[in-house]
Amino acid sequence: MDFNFSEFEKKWQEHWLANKVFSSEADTSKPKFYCLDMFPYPSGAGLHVGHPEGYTATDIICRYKRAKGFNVLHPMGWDAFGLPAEQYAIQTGTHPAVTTQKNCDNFRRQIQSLGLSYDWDREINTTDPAYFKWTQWIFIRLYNTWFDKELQKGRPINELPIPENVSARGSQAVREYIESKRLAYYDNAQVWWCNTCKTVCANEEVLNDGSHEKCGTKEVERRFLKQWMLRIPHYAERLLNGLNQLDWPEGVKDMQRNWIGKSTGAEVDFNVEGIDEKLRVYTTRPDTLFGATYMVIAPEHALINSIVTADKKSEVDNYVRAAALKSDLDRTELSKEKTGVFTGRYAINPLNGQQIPIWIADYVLMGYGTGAIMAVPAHDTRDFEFAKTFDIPVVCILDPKDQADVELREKILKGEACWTDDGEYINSSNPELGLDINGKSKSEGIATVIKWLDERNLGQATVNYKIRDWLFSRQRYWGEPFPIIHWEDGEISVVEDENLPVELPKTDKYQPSESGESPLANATDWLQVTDKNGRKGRRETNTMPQWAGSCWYYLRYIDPKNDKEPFSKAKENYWMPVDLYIGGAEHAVLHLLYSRFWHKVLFDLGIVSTDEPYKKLYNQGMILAFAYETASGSKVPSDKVEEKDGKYFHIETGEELKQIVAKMSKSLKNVVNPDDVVDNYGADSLRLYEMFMGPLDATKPWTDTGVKGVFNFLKRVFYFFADKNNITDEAENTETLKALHQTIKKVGQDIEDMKFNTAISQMMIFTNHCYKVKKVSRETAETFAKVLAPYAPHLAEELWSIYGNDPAICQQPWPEVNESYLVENTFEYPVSFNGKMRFKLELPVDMPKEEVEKAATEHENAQKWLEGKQITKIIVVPKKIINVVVR
RNA sequence: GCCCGGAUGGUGGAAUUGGUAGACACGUUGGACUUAAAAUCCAAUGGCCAUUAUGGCUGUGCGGGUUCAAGUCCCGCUCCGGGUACCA
Repeated sequence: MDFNFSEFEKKWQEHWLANKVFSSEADTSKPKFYCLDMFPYPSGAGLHVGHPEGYTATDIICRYKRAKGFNVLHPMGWDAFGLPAEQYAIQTGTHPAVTTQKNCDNFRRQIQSLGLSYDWDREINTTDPAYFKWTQWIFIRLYNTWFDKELQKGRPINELPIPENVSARGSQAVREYIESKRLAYYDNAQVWWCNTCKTVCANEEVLNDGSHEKCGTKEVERRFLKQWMLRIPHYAERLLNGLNQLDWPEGVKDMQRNWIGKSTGAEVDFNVEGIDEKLRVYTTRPDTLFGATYMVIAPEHALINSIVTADKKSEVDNYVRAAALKSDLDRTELSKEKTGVFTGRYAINPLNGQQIPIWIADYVLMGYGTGAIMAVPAHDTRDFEFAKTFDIPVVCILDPKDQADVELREKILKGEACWTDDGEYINSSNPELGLDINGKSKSEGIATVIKWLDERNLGQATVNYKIRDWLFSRQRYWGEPFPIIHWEDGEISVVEDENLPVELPKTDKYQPSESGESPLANATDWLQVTDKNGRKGRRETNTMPQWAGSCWYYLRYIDPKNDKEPFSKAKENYWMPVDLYIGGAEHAVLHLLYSRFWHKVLFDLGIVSTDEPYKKLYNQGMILAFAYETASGSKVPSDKVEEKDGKYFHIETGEELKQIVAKMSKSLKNVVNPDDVVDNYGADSLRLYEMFMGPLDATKPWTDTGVKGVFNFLKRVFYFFADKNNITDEAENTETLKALHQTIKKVGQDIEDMKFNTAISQMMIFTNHCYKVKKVSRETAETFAKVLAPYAPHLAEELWSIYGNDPAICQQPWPEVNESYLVENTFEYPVSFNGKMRFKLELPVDMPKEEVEKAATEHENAQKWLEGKQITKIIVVPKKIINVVVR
């Protein structure tokens, strides 16, 4: 009897696939469970061991939920648009669709070799015209929607009220007004352009060090280009509020909140001396207005020319020109050294009538708030740094009192240090104007000043968000074409629904043009269109970013073959929302935020039935690998390392190396290929090891010996339970029944809590128990196989059939826990003296407290600890501990 | 800088949320089987000290505190990981 895992794993995989064991249909008579994995980008490199981590976790949950009677939707597909296939096309001329198909086939083969219980009839591919037809369809819905601020709701564009002053200016004005309200719009945008990729990239793809995330080069610069943008900030408040109801990791919610970046404050108007313009600033701290000693406007501010005095003009011009040449990046990279220039003009502080100088500095950004600030160096660290650099007075108006130590407080009061926390106001009163916040706290102060400003029309409470319009176009070939036509008269129209999809043109030139137009501009036949009146038009040549397809794929899984609509309303109503969504934390912000945004628009339009798409979210941790480095910190590839007595040495130099944990990489030669693991140890071993390594959300290093450990466990299970000599028809003994039911309970509970590692350990404990008792009943063996099935489904099926049952164990119900086997009559109390455990004492659980005390203190082992001491107190916690306090 | 998360044996990690620290596994050591090795099975295994066994001390990044009792709670740090960064 051999543990021939390759043979039976293949056998059962074929059985599941051929019998469509895991296909599911909407069935309102059963409770549903929609369990989703973040679908992969099918890269040429194939599956990484990181992929099966989340997939195994969801698979275990799905198999468990099916056994618990749920109708489970568990699909898989491919996020297959993307740069690598296009780059490969540029180099080799192979059409990206060919490369993509090959990679998808390989991914599917690899995923199927792991025995994951996907419903393969629902497989989707974002590059399939039958799929992206509906991506385009949704884009058209976005284009034809405006956001009603009052109702906080997206509405069809034909319901947009046109203000009279707009309609009075004619049809062109009306058109512009409508364009300005659509959720999708086409406009000149200053965008990042990557000279290597020949494409624009989103802000978030440009890393802090100035390199492009996708290609790694630093060839990014600013350019103005006509681009598609989505007005995601209109949904900022909805996206923010929606988070509260979600069962997501707090960390992810925080990241989204930070990204949306809501701040409340006030806009305040300042009079400017000598000109008839007001300067409007945004501040979150209107309470510190008494401490404003200067103002700063961004170098791009519209009022610069009227504010700058003649004698300062050339100096200011130079500064503004220099700032324009700097990228945002340079402006932030030199963050510590603040630069700026005085405009020569003064504004008037509305609270005390004092003159305050207006400066221009690039630490103020035009894109946020009003592009102008009042600077309060005493209570804002950035303003403080600037004031110190340029010798501007610092006036403290908030006394930290005892929140700062004496020395620091002294400095703050003298304007030699900055204080941003709460305190008590000083120097903050103007009786003539009826404003006095002295002695108040920060929150009171803010409220009082806003009210005061509002009453005098000097300012009003305002909310600002960091989140910006979403740059939604790329100059690439391998993406969804926009269903858009630009007509020669300047009109933009969308392609009619019945003419979707707009497919990609055939071409053999994948190289983007220098001008920045995508390769689609080369496809002349495809490009030019004429309407029925002979008007000439040109198709949009940009394509959508990779985010597009992943924004709504979870909806298409519900009804993947529907060619009349993106999905049936009834099916959507049954399956949504996604009950559990597992994927990497790298998508914590963008994918999840974008996708929530689309979903909310679809919800507002009545296309989906839920406000949020993903009820519960969980991030699996990253799988790393051990790597080695020299004392100086240079990395050494794993094949150049040898181990001796737990220490590591360089094979060639003999130098002792330090073992570190790092990302798997080709250069470190520590990449683990799932195919190799499946070949050597089987799919069940791979699955089990990925789950046994540690908590699902932890970052953890891969070790080959660890795989051997779980492989060994599976072998022990097989050799014990497949051996008929160990299986009896006699009644089970109570100890085994107790161990078994503990295992059913623990494993079930741990799956619900997603604590897979401890569930496996419980199954190991049970197996060790079986080896000790030598024989178990057939019923015990079959029950254990059912418990094992979600984790090691192939082995469980094999055992199930060895016992003569018909397939399949994965369609058997989850065993019931019989609590009566678990009842404990006695408990082995740890007896402590002054908190230190000294001996153990088995006592009935229902023994009265007094008797327990007596039993403990009169026990012979206790005498040693009581000798010459006095008992002051005895703590008895039933079924926990006995603690005797002595003096 | 700010916001999260983390630190437990030689290693990966457990610990019912304040109640026996180190489950389970890897590794190591010893034993059984074998001509031998591998595989398998059994046993031991935090550190230190002691011993005739029973035993004692110590121990969850560091320093304080609360408590009968702290890996767990509170205060103050150190280091590591992730996110974000002149957002007024």
